[in-house]
Amino acid sequence: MALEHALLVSLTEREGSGYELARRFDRSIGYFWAATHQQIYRVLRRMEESGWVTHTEVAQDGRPDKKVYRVSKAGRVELTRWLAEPIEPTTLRDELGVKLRGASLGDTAAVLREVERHRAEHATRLEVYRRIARRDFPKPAKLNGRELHQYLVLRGGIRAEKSFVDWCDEVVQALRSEGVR
Amino acid sequence: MALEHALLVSLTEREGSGYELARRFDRSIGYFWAATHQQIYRVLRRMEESGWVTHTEVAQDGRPDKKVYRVSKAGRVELTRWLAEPIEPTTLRDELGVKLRGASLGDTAAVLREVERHRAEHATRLEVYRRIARRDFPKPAKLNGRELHQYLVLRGGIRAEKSFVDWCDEVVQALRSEGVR
DNA sequence: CGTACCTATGCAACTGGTTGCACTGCACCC
DNA sequence: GGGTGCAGTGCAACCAGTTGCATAGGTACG
Repeated sequence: MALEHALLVSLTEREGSGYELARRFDRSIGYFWAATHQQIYRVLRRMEESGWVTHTEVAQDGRPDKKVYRVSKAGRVELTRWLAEPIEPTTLRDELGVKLRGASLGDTAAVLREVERHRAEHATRLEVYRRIARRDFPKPAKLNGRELHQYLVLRGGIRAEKSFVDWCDEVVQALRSEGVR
Repeated sequence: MALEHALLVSLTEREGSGYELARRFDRSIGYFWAATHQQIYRVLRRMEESGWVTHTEVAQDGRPDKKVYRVSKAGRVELTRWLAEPIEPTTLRDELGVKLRGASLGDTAAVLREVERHRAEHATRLEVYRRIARRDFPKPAKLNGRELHQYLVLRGGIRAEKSFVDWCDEVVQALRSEGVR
């Protein structure tokens, strides 16, 4: 149940509408927990039922009204509770590994192309993350508190993407030298 | 829909019962796609409805009967089809990042302990994977075909765990030097 | 002798997340 | 004038995966 808590974190930092949260998630927390707007709207409603957040309707001109959510006392209590609670370490989950594992049962060359495609995609993400790091945290050694934590989360994203790209390179090289084209 | 195909890969290599597949998944493909026995039983039934596998009931003495599944012609066709098809690159999904991101809103020291706990868990997995690599693939440079692909999948697991452990170390160090205990 | 764990399968209920679609209105580009 | 895209919320249906439980005989340990 991390989405609830990811939203609590995000809303504690700054109140916002479902739509805005969805946009924020594309960056930042989204490196570790992606979510669609549907999911976010639904969860926000559930959170309101639980009393963790409240909303106020805000009229805008030229745009549809929005519901701005804000964390309640109970929400802050819940967030601290969750933060202190242990969670299960995650296991990797990537279809590409399954494909590679079955490569010899089909068109190995097609799997190789797929690995290259994923490599490109992850390399792009890596570049995006690195650019954000340079732009938003030019002096990482001086950070502390919330900013430091944000930076470290970004570092996690960078490390994960880097490691995936390196793995793809290893795979491509190994398949190539086996004669796959 | 990778579980179906993971099972097809596994069953193509060797026929087996749901239970056996669950055991096999604990190693090997499980590094990239974990599954519980419930999930496997259910999916096997669905796959049989689709005509991808057939089963024969096998009586055993001293143990319950088992249903041994085997891939059909249609199953092999489906597997090759899927192998040639592109899939979406995955995004990271780890609650720990969410917690870290929210650390300053609760007990940062507790989050630090949690990171250390996850570090230990992932380090253990890393050791397990490395041991398997040494035992099953002592001469990786000489591999090709299915064995090479198996090895590369394992390498992916190793890289992912290594990168996670390193990240945890970075986080622990950073939090420590900010004074968190 | 009881407890606990292994092999083996399965149902039922639930939770979490995705996909497709609908509606409104403005801004921008060709 | 038409298409695209953004801002904003939402329903309904679906798919995937988890959790708890049940059953049943076997082995191993203290």
